[in-house]
Amino acid sequence: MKKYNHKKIEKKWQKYWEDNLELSQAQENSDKPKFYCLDMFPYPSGAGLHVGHVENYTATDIYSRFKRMNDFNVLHPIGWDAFGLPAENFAIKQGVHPDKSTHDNIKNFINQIKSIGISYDWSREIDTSSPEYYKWTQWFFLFLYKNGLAYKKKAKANWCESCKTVVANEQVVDGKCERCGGEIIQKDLEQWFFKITDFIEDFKGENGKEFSGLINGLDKIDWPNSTKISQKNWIGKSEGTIVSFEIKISNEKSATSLNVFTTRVDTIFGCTYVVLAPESSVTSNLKSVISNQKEVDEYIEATKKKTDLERMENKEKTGVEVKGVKAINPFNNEEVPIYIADYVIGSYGTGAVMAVPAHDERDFEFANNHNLLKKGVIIPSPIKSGLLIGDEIDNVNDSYKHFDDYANKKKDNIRKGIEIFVEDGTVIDSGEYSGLKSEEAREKMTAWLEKEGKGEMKVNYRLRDWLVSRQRYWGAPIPIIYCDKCGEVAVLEKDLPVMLPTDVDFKPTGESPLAISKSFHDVTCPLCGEKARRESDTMDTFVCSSWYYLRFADSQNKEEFASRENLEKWLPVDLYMGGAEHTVLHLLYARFFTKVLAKYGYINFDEPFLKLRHQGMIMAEDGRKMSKSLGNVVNPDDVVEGFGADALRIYEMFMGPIDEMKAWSMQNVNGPKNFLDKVWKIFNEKELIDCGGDCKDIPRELPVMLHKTIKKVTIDIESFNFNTAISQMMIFINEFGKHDKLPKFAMEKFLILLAPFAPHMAEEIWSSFAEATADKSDVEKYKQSIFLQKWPEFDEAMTKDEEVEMVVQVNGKIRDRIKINTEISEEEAKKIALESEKVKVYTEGKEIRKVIYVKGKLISIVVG
RNA sequence: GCCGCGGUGGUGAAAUUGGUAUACACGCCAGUCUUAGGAACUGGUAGGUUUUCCUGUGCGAGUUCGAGUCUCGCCCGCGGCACCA
Repeated sequence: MKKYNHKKIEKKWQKYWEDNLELSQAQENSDKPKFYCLDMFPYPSGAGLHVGHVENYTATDIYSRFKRMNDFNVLHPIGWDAFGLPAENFAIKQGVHPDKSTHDNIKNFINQIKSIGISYDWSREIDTSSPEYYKWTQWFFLFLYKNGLAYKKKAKANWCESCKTVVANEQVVDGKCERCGGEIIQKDLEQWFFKITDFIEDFKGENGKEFSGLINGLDKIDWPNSTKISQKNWIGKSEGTIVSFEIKISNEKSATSLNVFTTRVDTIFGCTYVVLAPESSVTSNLKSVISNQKEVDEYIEATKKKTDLERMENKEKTGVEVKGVKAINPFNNEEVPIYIADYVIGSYGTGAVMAVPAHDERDFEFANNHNLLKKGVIIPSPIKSGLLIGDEIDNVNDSYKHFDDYANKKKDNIRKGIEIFVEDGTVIDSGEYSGLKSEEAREKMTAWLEKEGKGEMKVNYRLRDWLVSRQRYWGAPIPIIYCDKCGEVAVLEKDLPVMLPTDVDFKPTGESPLAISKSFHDVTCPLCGEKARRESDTMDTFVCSSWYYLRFADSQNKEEFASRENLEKWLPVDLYMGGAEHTVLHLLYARFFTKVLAKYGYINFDEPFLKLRHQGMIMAEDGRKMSKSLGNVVNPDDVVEGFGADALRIYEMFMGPIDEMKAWSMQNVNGPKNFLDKVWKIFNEKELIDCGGDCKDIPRELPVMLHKTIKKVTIDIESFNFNTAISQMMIFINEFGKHDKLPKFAMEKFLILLAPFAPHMAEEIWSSFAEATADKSDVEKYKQSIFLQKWPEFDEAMTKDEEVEMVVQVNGKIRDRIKINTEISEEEAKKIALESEKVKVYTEGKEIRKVIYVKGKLISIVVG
């Protein structure tokens, strides 16, 4: 027998597939239903393909091949997320232009992907760093801009005073510039934003159609629950109340007031002070009346120097009182002091909060540091985790009475602010609201505020607009021109793409590298023709990846990002797979882009990815993350070399559930390798007999095994349980390997099942049938690729064994196992069980109370 | 801290509505073949008892004829978010 030479055979079929592209291409004209199966396109890093890529691409490759064999017109494309910081950093370090290093890396990725037999439609390959692609990224920018969804606004950035430039967060060390050691401050700078916050809630399209927003859309798509929850948390919707506190200046009520946002208005009678964020404009409006202006200013200045990161890291809650003014609680007219503290975030809510130290951990901490009053107004509701409070105790079991003292003490501690209580409960010491449950109190208090004109219900979101401008070279230039006369002007569509200049020094000076290129920077205004300058920032790479799945529908189109016809034909994506690290950013941005297009009538769906799955991370053999510095990285090339591509594919699928984290084991690769060797051996050594339709000579277990296997493999691929599909194929081979003569039809069907997992070996064996077959009419069939075969169907009746083992339990313990015919009646089964000698030992002389029968599985006898 | 996911042999892991726990594979042990190494093949492989049972799915309760699976309370590990009022 010739040994399976994986190197030679895999090369052979990879060449065959390249010569026969129609096997993997989506068909332009077809009556078959479409299926769009997409992988998150990779960033072509210098490190090459990672085993995690292999896991992702193999899973969807199996699925795509399976779908094609089930008569779907499958679109399974690939491309390159080529812009990005790493290429630029590599360029700076090695002096190689990012364009060159990126394209070298892409070549390497292509070779590696082809070496594991992934059936991509290469005719639709895209590269986000090519002008043909980023022309449309720029078009999207203009599209958003024209619809008021892209805008420029001042935003905080790290500014180095001596370099006169912005630096990235990573370039700030201990509040100083990494390069010059100069002081870094937070400075408001003009930045570009996309208005993603417009699409949080459901919206109407221009044509009047209703679409789901970023929150509700999640309910109608098949995504991992954890991913949906992450997105919801990121959006961070919270419903609360805005309360207006009047400001009292040196004992006079003033016309000014300040608004706070709270989700716990039920605690407002416990408010003992109010806190403003340092960014708040309230203090600047009160300048003339603040008696400690200098102290306040110093605190604000000190805050400005801190980065957001430092502000959060600071564990001590600092702040200063704004003296000379007081805030008046609208509910009880109490005057409370006003503080300014950096634990309050300026950009969220109103940038001011009412502090209730008895019921909020942060306020509690701050109050302790500054010796402020604490006043508890919420106590645990009567029964909570066995803790009983107040009058109710008398109505409950006497044995609980000893809790009384404890409960009263707790209640007292909360009231005095000695103990903090942050949950909902019952309101006390709050005038007419006392005795209400937190939730009722919130409703009634908010209603009162609205009636008095002193507040309102308000929904706030954590999600901010998306800051898309980057002061970097290796990205798509933002297509905007600044003219002294006309101001901000959009580049005309006919002038797209705004080419990324190749002649600039891409090394970072802190400023946008593009600003240095005169040929790029100096232009004439498209409106008035006067001298003007280009925007020199580039776009965040996430912008490129927010729409690439649309481009695949029509990747060569020169007139549009994709034709409506092709979008309609292929979108939305039916199955999307990629790493869980993209649960928030990429997936949220892509959904945003889809919703914008839906709103303006370009597409008629509002969710881009109907079904999403993540592959679990593959760890190194030592259980740690694979990393260059630890030297524990497994290179897929080495595995292909040593074991073969098919063995690598099956190993990665056999490791465990696709979405779980798993550790690599070089030793365990032997399993799939042995399995494939066994398959090869059986097809080469055993006699395959053509037994026509009835196959009378063949023991029934063989066709039963075949049908069981077809069923299991089919269902398991459909549900992404590749590991158990493979173990079923192993069981099949173990069983068939015991016989010398094997029915050819069964082995052929098995080979078709195996083909998506081990495409090279399957093609090789399939093609070998062409010579071996006795029936000359079959020769043509075997000369074709196995992937043109139809996926086998199973006969449910043939998946059932004739005899099964029935378990007999007595009082829940197994006492006998009896072989029975599957089809016998319940009466017969019970009779057989009760007559068993082993069972009689336990039932003799006892009353049989109950006999439970589970068809084909077990009898449970209950005796007294 | 909050949210999510998980905990089953020496290892990776299986297990429809609750219904035979440990399928499949790795590793290990023994045997066959071989000059030998390796490969291949056959058998064994949860623990305790020894030929018949008992105990076993992180820990402790509960529901049930029956719990890895359901309920409650803990412990541990991993991932994400983290001063969002």
